[in-house]
Amino acid sequence: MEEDNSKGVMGTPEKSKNNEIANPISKFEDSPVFNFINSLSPIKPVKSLPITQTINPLTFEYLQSVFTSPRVSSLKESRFLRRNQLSDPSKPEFSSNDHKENLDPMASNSDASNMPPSSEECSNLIVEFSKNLEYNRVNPNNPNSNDSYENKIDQNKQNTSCDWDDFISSPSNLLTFGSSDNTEPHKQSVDPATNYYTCIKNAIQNTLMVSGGRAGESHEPENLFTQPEEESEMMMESSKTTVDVNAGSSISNLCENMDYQHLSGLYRGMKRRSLVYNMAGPHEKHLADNSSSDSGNDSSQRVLPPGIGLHLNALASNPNDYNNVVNHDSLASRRLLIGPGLHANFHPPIFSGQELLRTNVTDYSLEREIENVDNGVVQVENEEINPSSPKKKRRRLEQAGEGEGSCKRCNCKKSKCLKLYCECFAAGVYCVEPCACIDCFNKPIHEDTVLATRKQIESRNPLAFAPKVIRGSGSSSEIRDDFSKTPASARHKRGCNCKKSGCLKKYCECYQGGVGCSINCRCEGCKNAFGRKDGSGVSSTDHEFEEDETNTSEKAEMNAIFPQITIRDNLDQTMDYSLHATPLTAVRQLAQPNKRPSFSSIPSSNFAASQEFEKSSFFQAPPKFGQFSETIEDYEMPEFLLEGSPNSGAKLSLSPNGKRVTPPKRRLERSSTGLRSSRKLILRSIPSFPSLTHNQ
DNA sequence: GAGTTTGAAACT
DNA sequence: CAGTTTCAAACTC
Repeated sequence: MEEDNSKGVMGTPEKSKNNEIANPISKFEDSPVFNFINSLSPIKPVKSLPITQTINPLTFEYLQSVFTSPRVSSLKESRFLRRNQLSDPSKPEFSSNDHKENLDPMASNSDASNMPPSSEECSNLIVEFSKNLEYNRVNPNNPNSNDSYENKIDQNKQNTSCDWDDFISSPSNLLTFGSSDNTEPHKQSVDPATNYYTCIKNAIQNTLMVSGGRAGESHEPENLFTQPEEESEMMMESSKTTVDVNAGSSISNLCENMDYQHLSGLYRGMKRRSLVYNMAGPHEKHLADNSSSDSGNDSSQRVLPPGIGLHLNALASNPNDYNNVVNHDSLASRRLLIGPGLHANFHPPIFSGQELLRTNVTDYSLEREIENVDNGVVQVENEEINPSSPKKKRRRLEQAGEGEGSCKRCNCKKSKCLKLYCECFAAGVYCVEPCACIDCFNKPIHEDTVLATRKQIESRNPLAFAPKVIRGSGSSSEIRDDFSKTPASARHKRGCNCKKSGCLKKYCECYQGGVGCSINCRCEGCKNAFGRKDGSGVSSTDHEFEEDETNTSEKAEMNAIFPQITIRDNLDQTMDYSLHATPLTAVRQLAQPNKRPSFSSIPSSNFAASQEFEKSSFFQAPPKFGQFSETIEDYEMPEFLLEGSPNSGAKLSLSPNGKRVTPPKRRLERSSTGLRSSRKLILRSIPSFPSLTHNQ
């Protein structure tokens, strides 16, 4: 099938183009020059970025310290070396249940370019970590826990540590590691590290749980990182460094990703996101690898937080955003790291994803993913509550597919999953096994085709992969003008064009996105429960919206449609407390930096992220989340975006008919503030630390 | 599960 | 840019 398809695809101009590009390269694959170039290429994007997010040596150092164990190095080496070999999804690398949850998704992917550490490796790591932790506990004050650990563990450590050092200290090496691989030069470079981190993280968590076990406790995270003071601190430091510096070093990102993955078992999502990453560029590609390989498993069973993949889409179009993305990613991961509590709700992934999305990309896809995630999450929980309900079952299935970025499923018959009709493609993720698509080209194997198609689509509409729903904080007067009446300040970027559904069904993208219709909508007979085009309906202010919300009947309807809403109610109280407590203004100032540029030029950006964040965070219940979401958004919205970017308003970016958006100009600067704010938010929002063991 | 409806995406 | 067609999700039965 694929071959045939590929041929067919190749026949198209796009594909031909891809081939042309690919073939020439292959000719020179073996060339030393080619290798050299390959090795360099990954770095370039970063340097070129406005905000240089070059790999932060400090971060590496931290990591190094933390992961000096011989195994690490060996693992690292082996991973790098075999990265190419990981393509075989059938490999039983993840046999253990514990890891399985977290890692399986990757394992199952057809591409499997980003295989996580094998179960054996993980086990080993766990053992090591456990030892290490024990050691640290015994010697909490041990200044050189790492060294001690090394000595304790084995003599090989020195060698390994050296390797690790080299690995860490030489970003170039890391990035170029896989350069030899013609097909996936970039991917390899990052994946190993990612895998490694994931493994480590899992190991740590497992160790903690096993040894002490307070997995379910609220303070678990802290303990986790504080107990093994050295390692924990180092990890934290690395995270901090990333955040503070705003440097989106690959390592930092990886770490965060790791956290994210570990906590949420989001690996699948990550894989699926690979598409986005790939699009974005070499770096993305690296990250993407992880995701790409797992398209097979992702699918699945778990509700993955979809978000991440989507974000990346933007990257593709805006390489410059990559850094931003990375940073966000870092934040996200960071958040996870700091506030594992989110895990309980699956939020962690969402946050990560959101952050990624926000970071840059334009993210329709992100948005969608978030939605999906939320939906998925919600559904899962709902299911738990009422597993028997057929409707819920259906929803669950649907949402699972939609929601998770990773779990999004399509049924494309004619589009080959290379058009925006395909939800997976639109979301920036590869199709996975659960998809019922025919002649699907949206797979890692057709990466070139996918990327080329994406480019084509983006050339037509730079924001094609941007989030459709924008959660405006309302900070921007401009935005407010348009959306002041909308609940939660959220709006569909382009607006809908509903004629018959009354904007009361999911046919309506506004409704589907849980946002009210706006002046941008050309809908007829709008009855959007989340806010009518004419301003009637949902309350005008966020606060009102949150407080008042829709009437009971609407609520019931919404709950039926968005099961997560119910949950949200509870969450609002538990999770939102912090936000509510915080004065919006203050929050906004802090948050502004990341707030999605929703409207802004940043193509990629942030709005999607914000939306995702909102939704995902809150399970996407549309209206309700509004406040929370908004708060978050505000919190993160970059000032420059709010202030004045010409394109800052969704409205601005839309063409008269609302269909075309001007390409965003990007300059994302990721202020440390933004990052910090995000982090703060997380900390606050995470009252307790749910057990890491459950994987959702 | 099949068929219909719907509106976005794509095309002209 | 508007109109039409294509497409796949959402929905209904």
